[in-house]
Amino acid sequence: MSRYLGTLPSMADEVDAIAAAWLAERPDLDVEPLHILSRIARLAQLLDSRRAQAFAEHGLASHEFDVLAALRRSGQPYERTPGQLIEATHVTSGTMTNRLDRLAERNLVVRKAHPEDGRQLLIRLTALGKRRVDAALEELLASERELLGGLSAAQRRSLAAGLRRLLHTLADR
Amino acid sequence: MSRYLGTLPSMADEVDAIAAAWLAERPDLDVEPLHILSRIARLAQLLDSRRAQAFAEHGLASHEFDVLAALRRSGQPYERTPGQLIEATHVTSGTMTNRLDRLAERNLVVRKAHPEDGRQLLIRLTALGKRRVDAALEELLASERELLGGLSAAQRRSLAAGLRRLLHTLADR
DNA sequence: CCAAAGCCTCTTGATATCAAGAGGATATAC
DNA sequence: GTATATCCTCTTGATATCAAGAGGCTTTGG
Repeated sequence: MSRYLGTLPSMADEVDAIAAAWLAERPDLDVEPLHILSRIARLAQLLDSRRAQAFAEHGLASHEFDVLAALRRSGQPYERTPGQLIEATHVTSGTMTNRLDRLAERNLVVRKAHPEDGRQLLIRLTALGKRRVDAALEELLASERELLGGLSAAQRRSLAAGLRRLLHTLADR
Repeated sequence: MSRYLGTLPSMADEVDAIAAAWLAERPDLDVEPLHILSRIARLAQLLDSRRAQAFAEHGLASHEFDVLAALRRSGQPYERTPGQLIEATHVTSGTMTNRLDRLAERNLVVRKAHPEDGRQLLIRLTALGKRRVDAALEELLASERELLGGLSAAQRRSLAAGLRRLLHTLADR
């Protein structure tokens, strides 16, 4: 495990402990992948709860933010079909129907008929929804920027580049 | 966004598209954190389904693997209390009770009385559970090693180091 | 004009999860 | 010794999610 800690002293974390335990029990296996991929999984868990906290201050759950954000960043007139939202958020149709029901109840989105295709709907972000999602995004970015403060600009760029390459590999199946 | 793509041509991914869309709609905000943290979130989603697939070949769900793996890497005699498993897997007591019920039904673990503290139980990995978790781990590592093949050894080390630093910051609240 | 195919929304049934708290056992303090 | 606090397991009720499929609408092609 020591080669993963770098040449300068660097704190061991939870994943180092797990990798060390596996090494003791299964010295025949190379657990190097865990150093990257288990760390990503664990980081995502912690990030999720941090995001939930930031969004909660603006009355949104993370999964609600995801839908509102997809509408918001699509630009004027802030309308998308459920199918487009499904694609943007990677959930199933049943999940999206449920999310849209709740958001519509709270007047954060409205459903309207699609002018060109009667099979589709258009989901429009309301003015209230726009205010909420804008405020939530600002809160999120402030919280996350603080979290990244421990890394230099070069480290952040290098990290983003490595993750992009990984995402590219993984998203291409 | 171009500064995040590096000096050499590098494929843009889903997160680049999201960041570019936010930049167009909210040019007043600095969305740099998304390049690292949203990428981690998205990678974790994709990794989850990849892990689920690897484990499914050995009859395990990811959340079941987590419990069995904690027992397995604790070493002989492969026993932990439910509280220790809760700490290792970061779930609530209700979730752990439920998981242990299912694992015990399938003879992957057994519950026994704690010899020193009547309030506690000991959860022991069965021989069947050990075989399953060992095979699942090997499958996981093979799948993940393949995924990391696109990165050089230096890139992998740098990525692990950046993630470690981030995890350390985040885990310390 | 009708039939078939395709696309979209919504329902159903099952599962995992959490928050909150009940209940029982042990340890601690006086 | 007794009362209190603490720890641990399990239950309860609510929510989000998915897989599978039903049902409706439009388009396409004879």
